[in-house]
Amino acid sequence: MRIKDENKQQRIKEAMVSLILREGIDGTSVAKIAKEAGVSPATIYVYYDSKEEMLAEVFREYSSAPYRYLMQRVTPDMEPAALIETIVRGCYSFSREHEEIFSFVEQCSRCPNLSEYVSEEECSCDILDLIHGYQERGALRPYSDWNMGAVLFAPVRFLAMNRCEESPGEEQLSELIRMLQRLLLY
Amino acid sequence: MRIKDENKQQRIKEAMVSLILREGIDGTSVAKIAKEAGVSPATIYVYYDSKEEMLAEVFREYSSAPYRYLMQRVTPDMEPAALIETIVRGCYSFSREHEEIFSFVEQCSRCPNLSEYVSEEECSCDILDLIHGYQERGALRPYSDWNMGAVLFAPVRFLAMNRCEESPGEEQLSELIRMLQRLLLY
Amino acid sequence: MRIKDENKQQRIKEAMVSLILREGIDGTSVAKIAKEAGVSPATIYVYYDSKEEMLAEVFREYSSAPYRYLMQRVTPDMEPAALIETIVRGCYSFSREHEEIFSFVEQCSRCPNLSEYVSEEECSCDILDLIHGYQERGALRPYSDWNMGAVLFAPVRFLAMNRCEESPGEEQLSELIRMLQRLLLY
Amino acid sequence: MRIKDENKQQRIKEAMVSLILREGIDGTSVAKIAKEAGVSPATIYVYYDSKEEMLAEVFREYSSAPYRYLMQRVTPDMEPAALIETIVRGCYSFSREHEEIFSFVEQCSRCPNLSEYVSEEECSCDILDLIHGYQERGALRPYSDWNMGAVLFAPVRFLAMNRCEESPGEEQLSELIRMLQRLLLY
DNA sequence: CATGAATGAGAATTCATTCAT
DNA sequence: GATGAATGAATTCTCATTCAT
Repeated sequence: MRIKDENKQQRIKEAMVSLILREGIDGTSVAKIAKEAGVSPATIYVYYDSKEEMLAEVFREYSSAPYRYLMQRVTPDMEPAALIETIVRGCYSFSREHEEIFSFVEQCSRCPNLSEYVSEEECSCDILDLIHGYQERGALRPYSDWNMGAVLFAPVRFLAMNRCEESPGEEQLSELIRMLQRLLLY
Repeated sequence: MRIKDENKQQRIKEAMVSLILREGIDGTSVAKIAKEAGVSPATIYVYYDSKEEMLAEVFREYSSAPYRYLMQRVTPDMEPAALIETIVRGCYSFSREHEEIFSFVEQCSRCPNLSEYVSEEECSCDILDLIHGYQERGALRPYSDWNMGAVLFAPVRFLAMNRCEESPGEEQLSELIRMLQRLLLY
Repeated sequence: MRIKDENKQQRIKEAMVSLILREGIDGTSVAKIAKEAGVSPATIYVYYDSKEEMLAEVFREYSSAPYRYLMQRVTPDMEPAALIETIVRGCYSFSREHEEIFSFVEQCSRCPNLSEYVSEEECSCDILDLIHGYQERGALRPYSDWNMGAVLFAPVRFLAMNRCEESPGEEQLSELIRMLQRLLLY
Repeated sequence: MRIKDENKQQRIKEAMVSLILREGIDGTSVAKIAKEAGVSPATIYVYYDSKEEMLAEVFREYSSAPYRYLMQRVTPDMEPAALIETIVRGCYSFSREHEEIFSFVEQCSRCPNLSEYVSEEECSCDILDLIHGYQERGALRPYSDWNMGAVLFAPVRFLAMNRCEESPGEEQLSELIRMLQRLLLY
């Protein structure tokens, strides 16, 4: 028998995510995904039971991608100010380097049928653990997890979403970093 | 006769927004909208040229709804601290009182085909004007519009999106308000 | 608006029944039915919610057709011998004149998912009522409904099903009639 | 190795027949059969050239099963009355003991594409030969083979098909036997 | 204005079958 | 012989839209 081609599944995922960036979830059909991935529509059903399950599974997988990306850039011995900067810049550069995944996750997390498959808090738990360390030794103010997440991730994503010609990018980003440092450091 | 028309269009809009909360944009068809609104599918085309245009038009209309809601609750002579509290609480209570519109706007603003019809900055310009007033007279720190918007609206929406049993709500909200007051007041 | 075309629904039914005679239930797709009826596949779903429901509904409608056919040929004042002859010949000629419906009903009544929609006894109740009359006045032997139905309808249908060149038809039929007369008359 | 093969083919046959009882011919796919038999879809094509041929072959094999079942229960020296009783009861108990095969054969024999692979008369020839013996020595009335088959098999199958709570079963069966004895004995 | 009927195009999914191992 | 992967073709059904009234 032929061996299951991991490469093929990867291509399917990438095709899906890429299409969803360009056309949105509801503009993305199984047929289009198959064509973009260079496989038959039927092949997709070898790997996933349904379109919905495919979305959910890939969403589950990718929803923690930005946090994994961050985790590779932060260390527990960074200066607190650098930590904040790294997080904010990391969030932003993730959204540029992995535009497709960023847009995919943003869309899925707003979609009522999909959002319940994934919880933000689970995805961000590693980075929050790290932040706890800082909080415990008095290097960051002891705000709750919810609000730490809310201020560290939401505004920068907001900028990433709404970026356009008029938004200078770098300047905004530096300002936001300074704001969060003032907010979270002693 | 005039009333009846307005009524019908209103019912169509509400049906659409309500369906989109429950089933997501791509689970919402013209036929379903028509059934939910109690009209014929053809009637929808009396008011809108296409489904896409309908979505865009309603999105355009509702995207400023949270800001209009806020504008009714703030006044230029509030204490700055109260202004911040009112904005944050307003954002949150809007998301509870108008769950459907909130979810609809969140979904649309992430959808590549729709998001370009509307710009956040236009929607929020009134409230930003008001904030400018405060900034000019030194009552709020002079951060850029982009970042004022980012920190005032994004985190509270983040809480509203991810609210669940474990998130106490009121406590989180008060904490967030205190954080923003510390950040934005002198 | 356009008016619902009864003629169209009739054509759909006939197309379906005709195809099922030629190709069997599992060789009959909605697309083929639509083509044969000269309508779009989508039109079929204006009249029926699903293929299964279409089959069930038409089955329900046609399953009593042979009995209605019989009822038009018998009268309560016939001689008992003539009654038996009329029933048997009626069954047979129905199977020739309405070959499609005959085959359709035979197929559906053997299909596990469909057979439960229709009960033989309900369909045959009129003719059995008439037979009761004969039985009560001692013109036919007082066998149970089930067995009256079993011997009056099953053997002739068996002949109709298995007819071929070697089966002479008329001779068999006359013999069967004589048999049933001997069996049921005093 | 030989045993394993036979085993596998047997399991395939049983899976198919069992599925067809539950879901009907058109609800039974090669994939489902394979899963139910615990083999790969490809394996089925080791034994059969196509789905149609598989159906035809198994139909051919099983269509004579009820007659073989009967032949094991009758002997040429039975009393004629007992012969009739044995045939009728045999038909009925076959339909209960081998529900799946019974339903399978009934469905196939009504299906236009399959019925031509098998002729009833061939299947029933052994039992008809035996009946000829009785007829020649004047123990059964000399009706034609077609009608002997028609009255001996069709009514009892009709009862077996339409059996339900309201049909008492045993009582009906005894009555039917008495009827046929009166009809066929001198 | 308002509509139910009608539809071509396309949706998701399944099918019978084949291929490479 | 036996298999899981792979697929082109076909399946059922839905879609956004238009038509005739």
